[in-house]
Amino acid sequence: MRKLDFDKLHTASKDRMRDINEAIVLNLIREHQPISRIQINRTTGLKLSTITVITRRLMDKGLIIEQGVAPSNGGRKARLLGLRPEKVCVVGIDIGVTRTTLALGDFNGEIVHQQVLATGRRPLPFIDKLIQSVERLIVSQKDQVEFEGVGISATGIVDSANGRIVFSPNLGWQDVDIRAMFEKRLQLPITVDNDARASALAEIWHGRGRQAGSMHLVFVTVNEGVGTGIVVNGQLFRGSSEGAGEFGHLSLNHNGPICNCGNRGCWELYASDRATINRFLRSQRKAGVPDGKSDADYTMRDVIKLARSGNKAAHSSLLATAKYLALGIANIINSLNPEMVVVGGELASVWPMIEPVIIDTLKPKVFSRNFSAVCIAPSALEFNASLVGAFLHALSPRLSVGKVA
Amino acid sequence: MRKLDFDKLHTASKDRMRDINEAIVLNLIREHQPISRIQINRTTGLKLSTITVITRRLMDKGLIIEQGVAPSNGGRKARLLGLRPEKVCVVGIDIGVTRTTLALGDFNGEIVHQQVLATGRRPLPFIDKLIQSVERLIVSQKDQVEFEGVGISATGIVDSANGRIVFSPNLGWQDVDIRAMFEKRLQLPITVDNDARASALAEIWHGRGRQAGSMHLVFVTVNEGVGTGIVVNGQLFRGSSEGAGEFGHLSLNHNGPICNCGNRGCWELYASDRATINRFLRSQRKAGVPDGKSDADYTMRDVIKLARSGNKAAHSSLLATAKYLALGIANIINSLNPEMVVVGGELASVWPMIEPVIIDTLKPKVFSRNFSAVCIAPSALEFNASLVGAFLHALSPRLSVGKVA
DNA sequence: TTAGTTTTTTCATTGTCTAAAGTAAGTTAG
DNA sequence: CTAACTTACTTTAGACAATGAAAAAACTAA
Repeated sequence: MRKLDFDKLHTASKDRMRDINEAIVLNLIREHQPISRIQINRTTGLKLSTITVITRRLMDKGLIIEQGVAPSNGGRKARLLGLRPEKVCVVGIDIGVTRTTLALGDFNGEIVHQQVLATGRRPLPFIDKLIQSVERLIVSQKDQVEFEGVGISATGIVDSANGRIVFSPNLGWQDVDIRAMFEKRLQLPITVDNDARASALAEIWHGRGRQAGSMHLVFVTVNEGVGTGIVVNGQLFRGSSEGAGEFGHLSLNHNGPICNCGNRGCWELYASDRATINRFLRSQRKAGVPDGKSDADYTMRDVIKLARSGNKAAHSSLLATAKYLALGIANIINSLNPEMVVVGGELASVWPMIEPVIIDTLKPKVFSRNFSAVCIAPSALEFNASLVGAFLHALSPRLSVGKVA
Repeated sequence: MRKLDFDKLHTASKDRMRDINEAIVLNLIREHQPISRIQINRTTGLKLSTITVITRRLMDKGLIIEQGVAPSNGGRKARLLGLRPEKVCVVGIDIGVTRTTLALGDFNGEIVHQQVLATGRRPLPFIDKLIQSVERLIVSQKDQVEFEGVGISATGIVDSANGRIVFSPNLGWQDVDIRAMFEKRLQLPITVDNDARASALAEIWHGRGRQAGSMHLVFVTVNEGVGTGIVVNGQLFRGSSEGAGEFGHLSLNHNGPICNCGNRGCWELYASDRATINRFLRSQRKAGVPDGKSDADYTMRDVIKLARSGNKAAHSSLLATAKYLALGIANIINSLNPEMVVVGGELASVWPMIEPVIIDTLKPKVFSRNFSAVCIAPSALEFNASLVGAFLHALSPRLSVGKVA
């Protein structure tokens, strides 16, 4: 039997029909609140009598409330419906290289409350500590909100279907069955995904993609490596074995240095933060500038700070990175023709500085049709993209009937 | 309003519920015929009473018939249902560089009847002739079958949303509004797409992808250029402006020769038939082998024939192409992590010769997870992949409720 | 022939959307 | 201020597609 059949075989029944329409109405309210019943009617085509029933049900469930009225259009004023966002809450966890952020998110994907922990080197004791924090958070809020689930995003190769962190070189973790650990202690659905994919989801729902109404978006995270998350038709694309989006390991130069992936001249060897820092250090040293720091002491943030304060080596190092970044983005644009490429990571904070170089390098390398279709922008979600993505993963059963991600 | 809403806002109604289930049943019969009602029940989960009603309706419409009975399992024998494939027919047209194939296809995507025309240099008079042939075909079959539509596939950049051939360097056509021309003369839905995408669709429905039950497949056509068609989640991915899949213009070498796309060292400069032929000619000439032919006289077929008969230059030229082909396929595998990469074109006919080189070159360059997930194979549809794809485009309204492609 | 099995149909029930009619709550013209 | 009109929403009756239960059909085996 073809796998395709699983989708095709999702038969329609009365229950499913109700659930679909209810989810449509709920999400419409979520995205366009405050909104009146008549607007829902005009947008969805559902009859007003149906909407009366559905909204009543949603109010009974405590998911929505009437909040205020709209000005009259010459007759009865419309009563406006809005979410009770605190009713549906999720826990989002973003496991970064040095810091792990744990947050409470509402149905809108907004951060209600957050706390930061230092990421541990050894996964098991750290995750144990993490679960304790989540438990405390849940207990403290139990009376006021309902928890829908926990979403986790982590750097590295993540097998989201099985909820495992397969290999995360930057964390130094390998084969961690994180979902099972959480599920054993919490009676909630747990979702796990890698940070680039979570960020991509966040951008399409709440960031740049939402503003532009995008369906096809690629998120590029630049940090230790270069990772990408692909959204196609509004849905995350993970590939057949969770390996889609390894654009960071497309080769820019087949005679280039050997990457630890086995290939030569991979994009991330040229565009990662490490590459930028090393370029800076080389030119600094060449110029004979003495400094008190050892190489490992420099972070991307330092280089950016120096570039901002006029340091030539730092500045040109960032521009070189921009150029290499553009080469990889050109590959993405030619192969996937996205509406939007969103860049995240420390580098995004110097966007005005690097954007002209990116555009100039890019333009002659991509099909003009593809170039004019695409918008390249820094992340609109600051450093929270992957956290918001974790929320969205946890919310996904609510965001549409089937699955969003 | 976000575009996503268009999909999300497809509300459920009784009519839609009926159509969905009817389409599910019809397609199940199409793919697994002959099949009994009880099997449909077990596969779909629909109740037998429902299936009785749906199958009766499909029989009334003339789409299916009862054909034979299954052996008893200890009780009443199951009556088997099958398609009346000739009831739903489509016209498929594959516009190739030298030859255009026009065929009658049934609901199974099988070729019922086909004829070949020489492709004309000037588009308008040629398409006119083509339409006349289609009209003759339709008239001659009108009594026996119902025509659902006409599917057209053509090489080059095709804007399928608007039914236009934007630019086809190999045909020498530019900005041809082919759908409008057909629609003016035929009262049938017309679909247009490029050959690589049509082939990808054909492989996933009828070729390698079907055998493997694939959801994610990339088709690589090698001829004058290198084109790709991407199938994600069982659906064609066209990108935001029909520009997805230009892997042929990912650069393998940033100091390579300039491509007419503006970039340098594009994949298709190394892996296309032209590249293979030129490599052969260079080494032939270097070896001082005289020949009566001029350069332009050599075709890919000639090179292949020579390689088969032991010509060293031809043989090594093909192996070099295989190596370059692998480099591009590595990009595809790392970026999209497909279940399957299918190679079409003349080159596919020497698969046993080139496969080892492709695998050996590829393996060290891609992530091992991605490598073990992928199957690389020559097209299973011979030279008909894009024709069958054209059928499928025309059939797509029938193949599922919404859209397949 | 009879009991048991498997497959299919019939028919009453259920539940959701819809259509039509009514109600609520405003505006506007005189 | 009131009658006529508009707009927003609710109620009620009706339509219809899937379902569940029961019956029928068709076969096997003993």
